Amino acid sequence: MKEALEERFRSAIAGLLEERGDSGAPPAFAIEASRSPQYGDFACNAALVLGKRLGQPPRAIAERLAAEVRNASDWVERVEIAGPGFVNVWLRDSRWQDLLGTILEEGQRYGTSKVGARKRVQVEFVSANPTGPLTLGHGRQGVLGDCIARLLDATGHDVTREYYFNDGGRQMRVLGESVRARYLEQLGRAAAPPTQAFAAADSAWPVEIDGLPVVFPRDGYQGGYISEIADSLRREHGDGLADEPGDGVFRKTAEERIFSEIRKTLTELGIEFDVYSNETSLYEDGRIDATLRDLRVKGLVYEKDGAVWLRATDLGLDRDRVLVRKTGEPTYLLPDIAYHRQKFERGFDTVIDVQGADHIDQFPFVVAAVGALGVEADRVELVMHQFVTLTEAGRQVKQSTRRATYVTVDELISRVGVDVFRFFMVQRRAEGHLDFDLDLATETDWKKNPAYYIQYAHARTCGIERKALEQGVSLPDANSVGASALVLREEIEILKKVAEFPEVLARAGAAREPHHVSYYLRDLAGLWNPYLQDRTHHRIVSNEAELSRARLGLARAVRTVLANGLALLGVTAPEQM
RNA sequence: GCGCCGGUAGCUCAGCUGGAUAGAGCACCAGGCUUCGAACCUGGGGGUCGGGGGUUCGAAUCCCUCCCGGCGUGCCA
Repeated sequence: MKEALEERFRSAIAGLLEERGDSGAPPAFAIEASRSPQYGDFACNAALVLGKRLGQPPRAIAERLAAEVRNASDWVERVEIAGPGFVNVWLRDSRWQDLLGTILEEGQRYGTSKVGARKRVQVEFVSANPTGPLTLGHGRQGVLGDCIARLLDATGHDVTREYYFNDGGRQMRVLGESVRARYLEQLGRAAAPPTQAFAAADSAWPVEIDGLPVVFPRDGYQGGYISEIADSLRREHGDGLADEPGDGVFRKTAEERIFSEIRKTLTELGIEFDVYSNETSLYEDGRIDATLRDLRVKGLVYEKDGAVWLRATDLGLDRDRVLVRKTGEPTYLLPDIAYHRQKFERGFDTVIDVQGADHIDQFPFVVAAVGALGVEADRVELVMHQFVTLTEAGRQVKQSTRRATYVTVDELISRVGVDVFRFFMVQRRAEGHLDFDLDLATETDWKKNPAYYIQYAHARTCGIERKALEQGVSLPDANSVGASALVLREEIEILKKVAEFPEVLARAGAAREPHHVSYYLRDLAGLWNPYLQDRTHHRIVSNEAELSRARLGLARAVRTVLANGLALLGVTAPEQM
């Protein structure tokens, strides 16, 4: 729709430039869906952009352009000049009506495109280490990453969803120690540290209480799930594990149990990964050593204070970073570099890291390092998201990882359901904070819950189709729909809206911003629900057979777009509610 | 201190590759259903787009500066 118009303007502009002997590149201009019907279907700002270059008043230029566009009278209805020099274009209704057949024909495919050119894209997200249940931040990241992946899929990319976790480091060891401590406490061989000892990092930490040693690590995991794992180990093995190290069976069991819980949560959320990868495998196949060696060859590595450093300042960063601690154990940075390098060895054209704001500092170091090792750094993208706060009864609910008083994804899902959870999580753009309004999400008067507005528009449309079938009216197909009966202004407006869908997906995918999809769907439902509401003017199934067919076709088109859009958000499109 | 992200209606937020009277949901006010198309609809009030400067024919959008909030600035991840 827009492309043809754009072409028209382009050639008109070329003509004007040529006239003046201007052989420079044509300027960038915009054709946008007009914000108001009084400005037509599309508005073009080319005349304003050209004003200075041609040394003529924009409105005069607009006249010339308008004349040119008017020539396409088989599909252009009217062209006007308005304001400082906008060219507003009205298309003939048939231009919009013709779209209906296309949508009915394409069905589930409508909206998808090939702009991705089958480029291989990896989306890495969640990547939470299995030290505890997924928190709201992970939940947001999961939904965000998943929606980006769905969007890239729909726009013709070859997508791999990947979850990477650090299973080799200190964190997992502390996890094992935490479980071991709880195990020994349950056997009466150790004392639990008092809760207030956790309050601050510098508060007193007892070595023993009542003659029993305190073995719980200072930075251990305090959640109740740790005790549960310890409890089940105790039931299976009695006191037989008392002399086991924390890094062995305790760690392994905890990792397995927690990871399996995480996967369960993700599955429940409708998130499936193609690849799970971990740090250990990078050690095993020698990639960690190789990466360090190659960095060293590049002269980017030096020793200081017994540790091995990355000379990041040579790569334009503000400080150097430790790659290998003086204990001989790498920091997370080195495996991260090795991992990102491996991504490109695996043949991805583009790699997208979805990360929380707390990891943002890490990213430039990884990009700089893999860049130094020969990877074109602009092929690594970062999608950063801020954290999630929870508001209930008008107040913010305090979240503390340290005290394990955070709300988990599981808990929230059980309160609001997967659809509402996903919808709320993907409704905001990633860079901003996300306030999850529990009052709205669990609104007792759930008519107010914005997540349902779009679903309801879909459900009631299905209801109309059911009713038509009950009455013996068959649903039209692309050939029989007869869209020219759709002549009302509001019907054309709806057609224009569904026409935007492919563009919305392409733009949202390119920008890695799925929230545009939810706003678009809200807009569409915001045209459709009122249309359906007015049964006197817009009765879908009436005794006028031709009009009924056309309107049922319109209903099917809207239903298709709503369903396709909701699918991209991972939200169900119910046939009844 | 420095870096990144935010500051738009009472609240939560879209709009930010510059465009014409700044939008939505919730809340509030006034209306519409014997739920077979009301989980909806109609109308209304509500704004120094954090402040100030600049670039531009035109700025919520770009630049500078200041203020406020979050995150980071680890030999934690």
